[in-house]
Amino acid sequence: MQEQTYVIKNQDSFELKDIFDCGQCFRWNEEKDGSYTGVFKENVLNVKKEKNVITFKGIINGNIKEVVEDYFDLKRDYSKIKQELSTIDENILNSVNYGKGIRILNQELIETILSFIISANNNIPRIKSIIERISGKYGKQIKWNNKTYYTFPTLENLKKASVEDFRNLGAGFRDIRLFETINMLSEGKVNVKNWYKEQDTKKIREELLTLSGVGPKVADCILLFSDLKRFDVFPIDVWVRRVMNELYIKNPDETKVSKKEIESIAKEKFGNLSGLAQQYLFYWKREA
DNA sequence: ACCCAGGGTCGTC
DNA sequence: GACGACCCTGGG
Repeated sequence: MQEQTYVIKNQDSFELKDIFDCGQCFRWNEEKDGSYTGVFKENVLNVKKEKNVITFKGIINGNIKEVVEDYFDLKRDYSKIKQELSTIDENILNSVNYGKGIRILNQELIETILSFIISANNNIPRIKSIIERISGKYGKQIKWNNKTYYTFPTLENLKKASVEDFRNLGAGFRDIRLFETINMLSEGKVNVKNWYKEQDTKKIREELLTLSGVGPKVADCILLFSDLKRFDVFPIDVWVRRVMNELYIKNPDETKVSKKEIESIAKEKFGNLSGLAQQYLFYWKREA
């Protein structure tokens, strides 16, 4: 395949660091020149921003404009969303100002499911390296600029991996969870295609929870960060618990803050924009 | 050297 | 519903 280029100007809500370092994705890396290169689906893409000009360049399976618009969620009006969130209170206003360049990517569903199973009780550098090794062994090779990249493997190829293979790739105790979920997905124990037609987020969530290694937090991340794109979820992890306690609950013993309490505050304050609010708050608290 | 925490989930009580 | 265990890695 040949290299393609696509340039856009004056795109609102588009800062490379905010998008790629806000914790939603694991396969993007910063280059020496400040641009980022990543692999998604069967694409290798480099994104560079200079002043108000964004240049996308890479090996793309399809039309680069369409691929970029879809993946970066370019048709959504983030300015409007941020404006709406900013009126809620001072805290969310501050977090939105901090992460004003965030966009939530439309990531491939299977990759998102397996990536967030790996994320459980894990840190981001290690999550990235595990995914990289799995892709290197079972993904498809793409060469570009004398470098070799590997796509996230298809279910078909992942079925070749045993529990022990995942352990050897550094997945740790998540090995069996990956193995079982891959089997469940490829045997059609859950019908993934129906999820895109389903209006009720809760129904998809229930099915996600039947997968091995998918609990409430991972399910919400999948709903928010995959191309299912549900904003009416609120993934609660250590950082969100921390920031919600600090801003709203103010319990001296943070570990005693119940999930229900956090959920009800989120729903009441952020409603159907909860997922986005969570992401701004998470990024703000974790970085600052 | 030692301890701790990291985008939690699972099995057991 | 609460509680501990869980693989591994980087940082204090």
